[in-house]
Amino acid sequence: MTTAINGLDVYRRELLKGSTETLILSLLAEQEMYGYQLAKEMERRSGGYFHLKEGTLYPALHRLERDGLIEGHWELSDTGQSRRYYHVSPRGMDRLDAMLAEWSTFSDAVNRIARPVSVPAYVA
Amino acid sequence: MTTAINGLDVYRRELLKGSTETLILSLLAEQEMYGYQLAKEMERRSGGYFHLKEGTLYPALHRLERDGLIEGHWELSDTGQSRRYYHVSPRGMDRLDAMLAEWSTFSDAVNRIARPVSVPAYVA
DNA sequence: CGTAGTACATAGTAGAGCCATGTAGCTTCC
DNA sequence: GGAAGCTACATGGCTCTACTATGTACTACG
Repeated sequence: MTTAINGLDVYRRELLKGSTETLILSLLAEQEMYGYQLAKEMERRSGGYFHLKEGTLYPALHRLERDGLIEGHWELSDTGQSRRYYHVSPRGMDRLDAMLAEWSTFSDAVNRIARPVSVPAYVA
Repeated sequence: MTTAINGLDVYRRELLKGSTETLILSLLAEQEMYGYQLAKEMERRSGGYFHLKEGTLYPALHRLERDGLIEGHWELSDTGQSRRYYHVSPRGMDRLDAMLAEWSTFSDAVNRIARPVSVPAYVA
């Protein structure tokens, strides 16, 4: 009921699948952050395009930590709220590099198909 | 057990989610095709990167037809094999345009986060 | 003291792509 | 001429991810 076109929002959600962890790793690679902060930063940096929900964000962080790609530790803010700060592990950095390379390849492959190619088979 | 890195193949699979229908629509928008041909063409055009499995391709075609984005009709090849040719409907063309725009926006948003931004908030 | 914002967590659902398998016709090769 | 392999389409069951909805708990504002 949100969109008149219907299906486009589904499309967008599906697009996000698989990219979420790369985006999270990318931001955490720049600086240590806690979940809520990361969500806000993601939204700000994407101009409001990405709006991670809790049901997406926290499970994703748990997965990444479980897999040893990020490491978290609790800190108590001056207001008394507990925050879990995450930073990217060395292994996570390697994975991030691989994921960025994969994203690049994927993106190129899509553009090679999804747009009318005006140049021959191989691109400069 | 296929990759030493493990997880990257998952990443790739998830990346594909949401893009498959755009890719299919794009190819069909250029010329009428049947399923098997489309799979081969997709693989060829992407330099072997995209390799649609039957379990992905045919359900996707059924969905697209069910939603009225493509239309199919049976043809009998000279060898006697039945082939279902699909072409993009007007409604499908509209949707394709919207999807390509969405892909572009999404791609830009990812690049704004996933790479160290050397330029200010707004890009030229 | 109720509402809103911060901050984290999880159970349940829907959807996409995958694997495996099945059907059927045709070609190739021994 | 029979087995193997390619073409061509189809489907049931599985896994994974993102979302919705809900819950907890603390702080700040009026």
